[in-house]
Amino acid sequence: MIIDGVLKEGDPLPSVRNVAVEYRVNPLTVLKGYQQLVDEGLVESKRGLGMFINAGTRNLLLKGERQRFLGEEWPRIYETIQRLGLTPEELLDGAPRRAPTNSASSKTAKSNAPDSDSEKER
Amino acid sequence: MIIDGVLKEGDPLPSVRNVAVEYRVNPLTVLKGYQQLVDEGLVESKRGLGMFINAGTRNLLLKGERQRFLGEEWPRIYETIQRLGLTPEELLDGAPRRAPTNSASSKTAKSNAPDSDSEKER
DNA sequence: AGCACTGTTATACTTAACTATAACACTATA
DNA sequence: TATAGTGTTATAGTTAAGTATAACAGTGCT
Repeated sequence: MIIDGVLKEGDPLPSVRNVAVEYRVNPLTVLKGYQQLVDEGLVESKRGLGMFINAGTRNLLLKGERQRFLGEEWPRIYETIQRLGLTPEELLDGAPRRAPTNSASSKTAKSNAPDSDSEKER
Repeated sequence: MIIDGVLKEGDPLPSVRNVAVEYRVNPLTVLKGYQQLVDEGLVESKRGLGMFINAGTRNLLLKGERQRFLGEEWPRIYETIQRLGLTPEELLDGAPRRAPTNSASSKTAKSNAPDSDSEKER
């Protein structure tokens, strides 16, 4: 949600108890997850108020996740694709479409540019 | 290994105890995994002899894994790729190379066509 | 002051997966 | 027949993750 810009920096994360209810999960479990974000310095916890997304978090997440994905996940995925002999066509078929044919997709927009700063440094 | 043709149909799987030692894992754990293959009808167990790969197993595996991958894994992976804004170039960079430039790759061959029957039905 | 939200801590319990050990059952082969 | 390989079963222990309950601690608003 942070990467997608649904949650912006400075915003509070959905409360521990709310998430617990929504996903039918123990509040402790949610807390533990949130604490990891605190430990990574991505989020700040304010007792009585909520947990707030730090400035710069989106870019850190983006960079970190990109690195993790390309370094750890993708190699195995690529290997699997080869092993199964899957073609680009097959892969692009079963993929969720963003826009039908499109040329300039902007209509559900407005503040549809959750970039503010950076986006090109990596 | 079955899909890759390292193990051919009719061959025995590496013995439960051997695998357990090689991967530093409890024999029971290996057995349980092997039993799943038996339950799926891919492998036959012969007490005192070993567990043998049934005929047709490679194709069943190929079909099954293709379906599972395209139906369950790939959609999430594709979504992640979009979310992270990864480009085809970035993806193809971190990927293991099969052959340098190649045009017709056959040299480490001989019985390098573990196809026998089918390969095109899906 | 009281209430309704936040995060946090403590204690004990449940569960699934895996481990450790040992024995049993079967087959081929020297 | 002995031996060294196979798969299989039984029993008990370990571990990590999640659960259940309850209470504690802080903030803002009426």
